[in-house]
Amino acid sequence: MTRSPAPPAPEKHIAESTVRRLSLYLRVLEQAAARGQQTLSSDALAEDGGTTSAQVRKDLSFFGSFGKRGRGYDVAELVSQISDILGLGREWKVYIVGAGKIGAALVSYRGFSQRGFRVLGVYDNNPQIVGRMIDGVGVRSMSQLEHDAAREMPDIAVITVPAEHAQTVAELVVSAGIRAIMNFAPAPIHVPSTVTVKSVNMALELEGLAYALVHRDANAS
Amino acid sequence: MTRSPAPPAPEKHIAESTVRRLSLYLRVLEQAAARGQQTLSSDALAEDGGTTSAQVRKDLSFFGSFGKRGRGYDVAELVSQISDILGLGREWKVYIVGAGKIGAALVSYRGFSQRGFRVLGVYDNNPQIVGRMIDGVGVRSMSQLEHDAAREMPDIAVITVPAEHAQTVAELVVSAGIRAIMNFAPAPIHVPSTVTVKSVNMALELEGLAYALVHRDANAS
DNA sequence: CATGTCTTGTGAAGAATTTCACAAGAAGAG
DNA sequence: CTCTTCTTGTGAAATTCTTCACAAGACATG
Repeated sequence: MTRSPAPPAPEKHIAESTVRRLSLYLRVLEQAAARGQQTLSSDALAEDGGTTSAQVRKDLSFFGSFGKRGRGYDVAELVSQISDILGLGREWKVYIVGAGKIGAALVSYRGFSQRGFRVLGVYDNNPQIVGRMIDGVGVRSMSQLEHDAAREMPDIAVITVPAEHAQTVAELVVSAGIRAIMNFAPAPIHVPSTVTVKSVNMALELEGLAYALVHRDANAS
Repeated sequence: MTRSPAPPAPEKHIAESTVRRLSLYLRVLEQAAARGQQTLSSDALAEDGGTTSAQVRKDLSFFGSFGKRGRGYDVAELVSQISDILGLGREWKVYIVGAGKIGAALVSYRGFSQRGFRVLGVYDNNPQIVGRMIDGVGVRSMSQLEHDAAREMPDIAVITVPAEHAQTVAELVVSAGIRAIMNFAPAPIHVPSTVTVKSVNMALELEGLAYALVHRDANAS
């Protein structure tokens, strides 16, 4: 296979929902590849991704035209294209801030390493646990974070501290030069607009389920 | 305070994004209440919720009219109204399926119990850990799930098993009569449309960050 | 009681996203 | 080479979601 010229950059703004779906398609494609499938149609991709074939084609069309009419998409090639689009061709350095139960669980989360996200360090304020190892990764003192970051240049910080410390920690992380934050604390954080934040709020998701249960208006998924 | 007649039921379909924001407003309101604030304007609510005042008013207007012109919203009353809307007036019984690191971390997650989500049991296949206690909750054998569910009538299952078992577990949980699933496994699950599923896919969120870093087009949050 | 300030609730406008529907390309069969 | 079958890529239409903008209500003050 010739190395593709990799044109994954539209200057148009792409909806977050589209990016999410691309991640999903990537998973479906990898599963298909594991089953030995050579090629996949937008219909098949939609089926497993929980959307429609038109949506699949539209999503991909923002970035180029990757299929063959009458045949569908070449699985291996589309995997490579979507990986490029999502920026998964390289290793991303991650700090996890907060060595509580969730922070510790995330250190070992296979999904991260599988995708090239490497956890360099876990930070915590509690002197009792600083210095310990969690699944091969050392727990470092929060006071070291800025200093370490200057050397290691991490790309992403995962914040897993209690809600009341989330904002302080976010500011620390931003002033350490980190430009992307994944926030697990159940509190919104405010950062300069040059920093990208994604929040994962588990209580909020559960509340969404409670709402659906109370107002059961047949939603599928 | 007179017990409100609780009219939190529009027959119109409400967007998921609206429900999410209601959860957020609830948090902001609780913080305001903790600070002793009596009343809050849609502007103040929007500020902390990361949205606009028009959006706040529109969101609330789907369910009724809770504010006072010129004054804003009564904090205590709006907390109670939104809680009703979201179905948080009662206790929700939760099973966690999969006693790995993430499952175990979720058992102790304060955000759940704070909102009336009570974890009745944690299920796992591994006989080595069945019978142990995790933060006061017993680990039970997966083979017991259907039987236990018939008695305990849980409302929600949180699936925290590896991706390759997610579908099987989802089917088990559905046939046990559970109608709402929160899926932490990094794999889509297919269930009948009478069952509501929310997926939290951490790798996918990280990929969204990677995309933002690669295509840095100043997004705030 | 009249006046001024503030903030809601909401139609209407605007923007964004999804779905439709079909022309056009690709491959195999005859 | 022609015909049939299949499936993409994409403008246009439809739908959904957000923002605008303003009339109307509520309170305080004099």
